[in-house]
Amino acid sequence: MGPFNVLVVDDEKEIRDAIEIYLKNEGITVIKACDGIEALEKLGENTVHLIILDVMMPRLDGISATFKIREQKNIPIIILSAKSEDTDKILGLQVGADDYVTKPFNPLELIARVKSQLRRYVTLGTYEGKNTQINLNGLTLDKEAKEVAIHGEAVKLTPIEYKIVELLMSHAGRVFSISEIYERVWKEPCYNAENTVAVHIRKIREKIEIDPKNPRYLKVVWGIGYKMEK
Amino acid sequence: MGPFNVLVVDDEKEIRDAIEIYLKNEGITVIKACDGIEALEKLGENTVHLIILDVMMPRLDGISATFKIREQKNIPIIILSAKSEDTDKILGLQVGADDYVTKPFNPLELIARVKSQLRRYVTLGTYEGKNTQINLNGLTLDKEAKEVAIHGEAVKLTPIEYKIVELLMSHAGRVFSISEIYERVWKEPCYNAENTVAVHIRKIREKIEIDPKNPRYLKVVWGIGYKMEK
DNA sequence: GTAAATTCTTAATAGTTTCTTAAGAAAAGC
DNA sequence: GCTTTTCTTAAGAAACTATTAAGAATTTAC
Repeated sequence: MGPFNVLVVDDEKEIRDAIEIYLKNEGITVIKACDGIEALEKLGENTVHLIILDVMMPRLDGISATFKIREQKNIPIIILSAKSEDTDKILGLQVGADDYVTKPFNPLELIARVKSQLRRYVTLGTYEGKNTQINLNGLTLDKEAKEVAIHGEAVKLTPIEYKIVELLMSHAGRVFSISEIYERVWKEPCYNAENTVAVHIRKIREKIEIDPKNPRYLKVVWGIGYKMEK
Repeated sequence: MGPFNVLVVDDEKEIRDAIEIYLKNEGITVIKACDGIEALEKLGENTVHLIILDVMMPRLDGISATFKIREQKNIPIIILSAKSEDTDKILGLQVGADDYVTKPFNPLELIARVKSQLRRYVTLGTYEGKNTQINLNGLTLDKEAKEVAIHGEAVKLTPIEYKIVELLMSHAGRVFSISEIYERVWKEPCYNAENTVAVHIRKIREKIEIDPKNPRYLKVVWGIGYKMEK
């Protein structure tokens, strides 16, 4: 497995250090943070491939942090918690964590889970942040700069418009139903919001298409949804 | 989340059935197997998106089965085990499992973990191991793009037409009765709707066959139903 | 606090699909 | 060869889906 950076977030120094020792032993680079706020900062500064996150922390707890991280990135998150009640596990996983380990934990088990998540990550070949740019027949997207351009000319998109375009361009060719687009962009269930999406599609077409009535990029798949042409 | 098929492998009928009830409640289709050998068979026959695998089973145990599955496919595997010792967990994860739940388990926690794995699976947009494309003598189907093409030339199908073609092409060679086609596409009992299906078959032939009167792909099996030629 | 920009709602229109009906053709059984 | 059953085909009505515009409500920026 390649060189990986793991962000370890826990308010207890002993735990951070213990985990670091085991991870280093596996050739994994460790970045450390004391709470959720610091974790988000470190995330912005570094390339991180996996996060180990304690639930009980001052300032910003693990569950809330998971939620915030998921809004931006899709890297594996393993939640650490002293509580072993089922409800916590479910909450953690529902909020978007990929795995859950209860304290006290066997370090070897934690390492095994980390490696399992990283293996999956590598196999699927999607190092988040790596393919940060996409180009589809002259329509380009830069995920870091959050910029879209058509034949080099920047297109000014609103935040929602950008998110829709990023979703569709990141999975070019795949069809997304209107409710799926809504759920993935707004992050809430789609209830009677179909037309809302339609209006945004219209606006996007107006900006990225030469002839919005005969779209070349953002196509409709009748009765199913929309897709970005490969 | 889209329609998923989960393979549940356990030698105890009560456990298989219990898991089935909860998964069905989430709209997930369940395929069941009693041991590792049967699991491998079912895997060959069906499109499976996730496997729940018991460790202690006759013939072929869960750990060995995981190893064999990983040689072929990269779909998520959740291991179920009565033993909760750390060594087993580590062994399971190292061998390639994605998660591990110990018996007795809270069904809701298991479901949450299943959904978590499936979400990840979908988010990454790479149904690894899932045959997202099919090619039958020049007739091709792309499940992600919801596109059908004949010798590379795209065919414009309506949603229902597409679903029928996907059903038949996904099980090429197998004959489907008209009522089975109706039930699997419309997802409701077939009551006096036989002719409806026939009309759609006609339309499909018009679009995918060179000579609709002498169909090469979509053949009738007299008195039984229709099939897609292998 | 105001102005600007963004987002959402409503509703009318245009366009497509789906279903129903019904009649003709092909296959199977006797 | 005749009858019955099953399959094919056509055409129009009904139902549904997508597009579009305009304005109201909300959020954001200064």
